[in-house]
Amino acid sequence: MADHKKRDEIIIRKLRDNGHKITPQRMAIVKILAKSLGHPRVEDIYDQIKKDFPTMSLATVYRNIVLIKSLGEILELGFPDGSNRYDGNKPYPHPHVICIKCKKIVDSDLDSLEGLQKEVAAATNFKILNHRLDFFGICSNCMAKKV
Amino acid sequence: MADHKKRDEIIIRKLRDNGHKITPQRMAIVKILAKSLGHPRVEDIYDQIKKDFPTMSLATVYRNIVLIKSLGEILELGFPDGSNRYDGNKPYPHPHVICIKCKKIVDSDLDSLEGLQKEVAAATNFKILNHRLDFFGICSNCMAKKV
DNA sequence: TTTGCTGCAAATAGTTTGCAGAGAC
DNA sequence: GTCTCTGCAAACTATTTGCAGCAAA
Repeated sequence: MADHKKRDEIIIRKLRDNGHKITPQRMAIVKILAKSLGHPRVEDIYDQIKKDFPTMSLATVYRNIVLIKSLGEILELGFPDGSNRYDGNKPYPHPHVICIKCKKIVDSDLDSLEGLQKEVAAATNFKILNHRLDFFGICSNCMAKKV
Repeated sequence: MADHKKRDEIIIRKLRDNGHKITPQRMAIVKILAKSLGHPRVEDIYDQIKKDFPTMSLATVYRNIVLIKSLGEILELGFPDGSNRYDGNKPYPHPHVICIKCKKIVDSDLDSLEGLQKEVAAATNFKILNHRLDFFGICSNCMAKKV
């Protein structure tokens, strides 16, 4: 499917609908997030855009991420070491598989947590709204290298 | 079971075995982490110990957490907003249920992720070592308040 | 023309580090 | 007595904010 080819349009529309202006910088950020299969860091986004906009500011990246996040169009993955990675391609909760060597982050297709979620809700009396599931391991690439 | 009553002893022993000295400050930190059912923040630990050790330093809390974490005896739960919570009672991965209102964190008993883990490993060719699963929602207490 | 957006630089907050003295063993 | 640990303060890093000029609509 070509879903992620339209992700940028969806996000842009949502921005417009909420009264936000579409600047070239903002557009560039959205485009990178929309096809963010690699789950980029803020710095990655910044570096990539700086090629086209040498005056680009990190603050602008941060501000736009906050904005788009508030519209629910990106998923933020924060880690204990303080690093953040972003997924604007699938902004809803889904499992990630993370290589602890090369830091690659891959999406996992199993979206069958609903059963678990109900179980947890029943056991704890919580109204569950959301979840996050990460698997940590070593990717086949890094296994082969075996430094 | 009274497992968590012995958690502090287990951690202390592990520290000793690895050649670390047991100072009163370190002991106090371990004791709090060992029965950390509330999943305290660094500040919580600091504040609590400061009552008995007025000269206690935040840096000491941080240094000891790093140390004990390196021995695998506490689980660190980092969140996108940069906050960290610690679980020294069950230092192995297990699901948490988190109230987004009062920030309470409750352990969940379902430890049946093994199946999922195998599934993910097969699909991605990763060697899965670890995982993290959080459910976010509203606890019954906060539901009742309904501000 | 009117807002909101950007870039810069300074501010902020959480965590880490250097160092000298204190204390566990 | 040795060597690690602690407390303090300074350093550090990632992120946020104030402000003046710029630009989208």
